Amino acid sequence: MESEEKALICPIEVAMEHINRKWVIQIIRDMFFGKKRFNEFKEGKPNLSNKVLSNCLKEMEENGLISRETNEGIEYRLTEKGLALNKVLYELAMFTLTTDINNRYYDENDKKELKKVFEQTLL
Amino acid sequence: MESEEKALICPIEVAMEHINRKWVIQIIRDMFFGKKRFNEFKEGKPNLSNKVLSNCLKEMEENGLISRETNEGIEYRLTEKGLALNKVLYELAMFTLTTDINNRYYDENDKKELKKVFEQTLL
DNA sequence: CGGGATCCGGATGGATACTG
DNA sequence: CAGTATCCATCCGGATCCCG
Repeated sequence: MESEEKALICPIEVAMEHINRKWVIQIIRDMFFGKKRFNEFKEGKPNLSNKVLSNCLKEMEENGLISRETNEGIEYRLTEKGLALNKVLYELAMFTLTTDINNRYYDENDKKELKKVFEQTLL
Repeated sequence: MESEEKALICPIEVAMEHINRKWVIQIIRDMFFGKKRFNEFKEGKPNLSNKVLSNCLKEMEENGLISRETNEGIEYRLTEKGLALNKVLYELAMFTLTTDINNRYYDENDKKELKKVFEQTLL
């Protein structure tokens, strides 16, 4: 008797469907660093238009990563599911820091500093 | 005296620029599972056309994630940098498995199995 | 087997202006 | 402040055919 093949969806793909869209990861990171409001997310992202940000936040809410609450205006916060991305973000940062062996992006001091910051913020 | 602000690129963004293109992560995963050849990468991806795969592999090579070698045909393999993505992939999988609390994608048994597989393959 | 060349369509992103 | 409403550009994926 042949064993039945169960065609399982790859969990890596499922995860990527949550974060694959442009800006999503940066917004999540911003939220880990305390940002909550629409206009805060636009800071430092000159190419992020209102429409794109709006759509992005909507999709993130549909995917259960963030919640939208009214509190002296609108506030976004990470859900449990969104918070569970902390380790993904951490490993993304570590990937860059450990593979930048020629100090193309950072000198050794910056790397140390950045590691500390991401450890404290994400772990 | 004011402290000079050094505008560092966020390492999370740098990492995302490597992997946020469609198919990249799935190809990397395939390579961790032993696939090496053009046509192997197409298996199970009916929507992946030759052109897109070709471009994708090219970009991954430019980004230093994979190398292209001739060995009874063409073989692709992960570089040190590509291999360093193992923890990112692992955390992506764990994210899905641990946040699927309603067993929408997997039952408890599948989760156990998948965790074992990814641990053994990626760590 | 490992692609390249072309063509096409839809999704996505971005700029700008406006609104409750 | 937190978006909508348009409009536009383009990128990108995908299909198909072809090639050494």
